[in-house]
Amino acid sequence: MKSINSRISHSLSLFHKNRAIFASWFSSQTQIHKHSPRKTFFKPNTKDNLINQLHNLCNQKRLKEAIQILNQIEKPPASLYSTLIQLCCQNRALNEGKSVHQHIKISGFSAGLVICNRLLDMYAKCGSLADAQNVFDEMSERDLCSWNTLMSGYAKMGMLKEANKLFDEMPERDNFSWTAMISGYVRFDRPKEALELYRMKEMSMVSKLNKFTVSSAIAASAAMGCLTTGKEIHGRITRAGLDLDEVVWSALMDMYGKCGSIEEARRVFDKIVDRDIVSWTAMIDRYFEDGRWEEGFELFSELMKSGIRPNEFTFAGVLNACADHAAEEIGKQVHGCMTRLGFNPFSFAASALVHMYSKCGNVENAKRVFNGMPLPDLVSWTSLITGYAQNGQPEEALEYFELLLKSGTKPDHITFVGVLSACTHAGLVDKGLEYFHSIKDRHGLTHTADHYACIIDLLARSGRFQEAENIIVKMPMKPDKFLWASLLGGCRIHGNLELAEKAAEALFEIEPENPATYVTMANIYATAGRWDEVAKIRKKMDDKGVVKKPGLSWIEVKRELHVFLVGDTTHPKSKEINEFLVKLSKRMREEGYVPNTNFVLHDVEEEQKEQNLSYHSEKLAVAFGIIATPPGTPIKVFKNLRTCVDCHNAIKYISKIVDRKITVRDSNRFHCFEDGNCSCRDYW
DNA sequence: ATAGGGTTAG
Repeated sequence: MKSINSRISHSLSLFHKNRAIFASWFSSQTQIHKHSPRKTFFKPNTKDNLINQLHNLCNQKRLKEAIQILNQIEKPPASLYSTLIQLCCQNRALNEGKSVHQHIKISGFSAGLVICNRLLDMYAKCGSLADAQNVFDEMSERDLCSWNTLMSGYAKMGMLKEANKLFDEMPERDNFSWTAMISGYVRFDRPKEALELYRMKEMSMVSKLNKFTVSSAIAASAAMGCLTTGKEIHGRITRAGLDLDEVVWSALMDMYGKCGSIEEARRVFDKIVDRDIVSWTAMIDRYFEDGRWEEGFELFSELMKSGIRPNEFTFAGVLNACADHAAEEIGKQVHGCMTRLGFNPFSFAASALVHMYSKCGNVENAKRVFNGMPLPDLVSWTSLITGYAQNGQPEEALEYFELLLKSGTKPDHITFVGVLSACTHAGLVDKGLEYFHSIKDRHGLTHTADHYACIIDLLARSGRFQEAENIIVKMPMKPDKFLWASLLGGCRIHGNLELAEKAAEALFEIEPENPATYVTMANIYATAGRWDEVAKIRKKMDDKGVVKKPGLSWIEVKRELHVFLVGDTTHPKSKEINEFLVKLSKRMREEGYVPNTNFVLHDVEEEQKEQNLSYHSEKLAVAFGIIATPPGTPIKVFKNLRTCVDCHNAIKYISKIVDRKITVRDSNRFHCFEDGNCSCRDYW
């Protein structure tokens, strides 16, 4: 959730404006009329009839049923095979693709070059390169396209060595071959080799500048952060008269967005003659990446008004921005729009939906979308597992992880970050250790720095410092800031001053500008009564000009966003909120709540020196939520920093007194308060 | 028919 921390600030006020733009656009969308099913008379299942049915199913993308029909036809025409394979390819439906391939083999159909190339492409796109290789090996004749397809499939999976070998072995090379290889290098973070290859191509081929190749070369310069090379290529593009092409411009825009300025990128965008959906998507994503999400959303709604049809890439980008900012309402509207446009539940846009709902604290919807996916991909599994872990349902997270294993999908290193954090949130230390070891022993993956950070988090939180230190000493890479921060957090909980100093020292070295370390250290010293050290830390902060980030909480009520700062009195309902808090505070004390007035100790890393705890931003937002909504309505509050100990305690009482479900998403995780308890079990 | 834009965590 790094983005919330770094990005939220001023843009919140613009949210409302966007909301209005959205509302007008969404209401102007008309429902696509559903065709009523044509009345059909009973017809015998002749071959022609079956083929017709099959065509219809293909048009409706009903793949599974189509395969069933296919199995009833002995010798279908070649065009049907071709259509089916293409459909499997588009939907990344490997098993269905295999069925079609099997059918081809059994029916004795001798597949020509085109069908074989289609099969190759299907297997490559589905990531099953072993199958692709088999098809390739069995082909009696191969053309350049067969070579290219296989090669670009190896390259796309990051098997650059194998791709390069094919590239060397190829009888001849064309623009496709070069571009596939160059973009492979770019994709897998080897831009230097990409550029070298590009220069080689320029020397070895006397041909016109190709728009795809040149785009890959631009992407390589962007990845190297080398604006000079990029500008040089830009110049040559202009001279070659390629400067009206949307493909080239997309790449240029991307480059200027990444290593130039977003304004430069926008200038390029505005110059594109035929802006296609890729250009729009790239520009929108640049805004989001730059943290200028209000402009991103604005451009998105402009796109919607333009009549150009967004695709999965567009949706994925927008949904991700919604996820980052917990903009569930917008996310829902985008979801609705996807449904209206008939989006494909196989695609990665569906996984972006799962992610968005998870991040907005709506795991129910995340699960619903997930269940609607015929073949959930790894990203969806991981998003759902992580969603459960962060939402205080670690058991479900682990349950889904076991289901994932049963489904035959292979987890990756990110999945394990989710699994380990589920164990952390549930306090399942030994189970977590077991999973940690299984990463290497059972799944044959390498431990990443993140895995180490997770396991240190797990051990340190439960006070098992000796084991944590043993692991740190033995780990094969240098501990990173996340690991040290986890260790420091554990030290704070258990008051381990000695180890805390060690962790803080490492953190001051790695990121001296991060206020969190200073504040946590000050808290630890304060707990130990070392006020002299507290003062030293303060001075150190002043000297280095490190400033605490202001705490900020917000809540959506009736599709309007209300933002609160600490001690905020600018809200129109401020008077009511404060009166309500006073009343509430009396009830809370009656129930046994004791305010934690020692702010140095408990104000974890946020807000200014605020004496009066009842004015912390999350309390204001919660109080406003309660008075602004009917009794019983669940309250959902978002905060840009970690929630403070006192507020956490207070909200527990509040949830009981007002009998409401209160969810607080802080920068780390979700807290679901209900009937006096929090789902985090005081673990955060 | 193979080539530009996308997602998951700490």
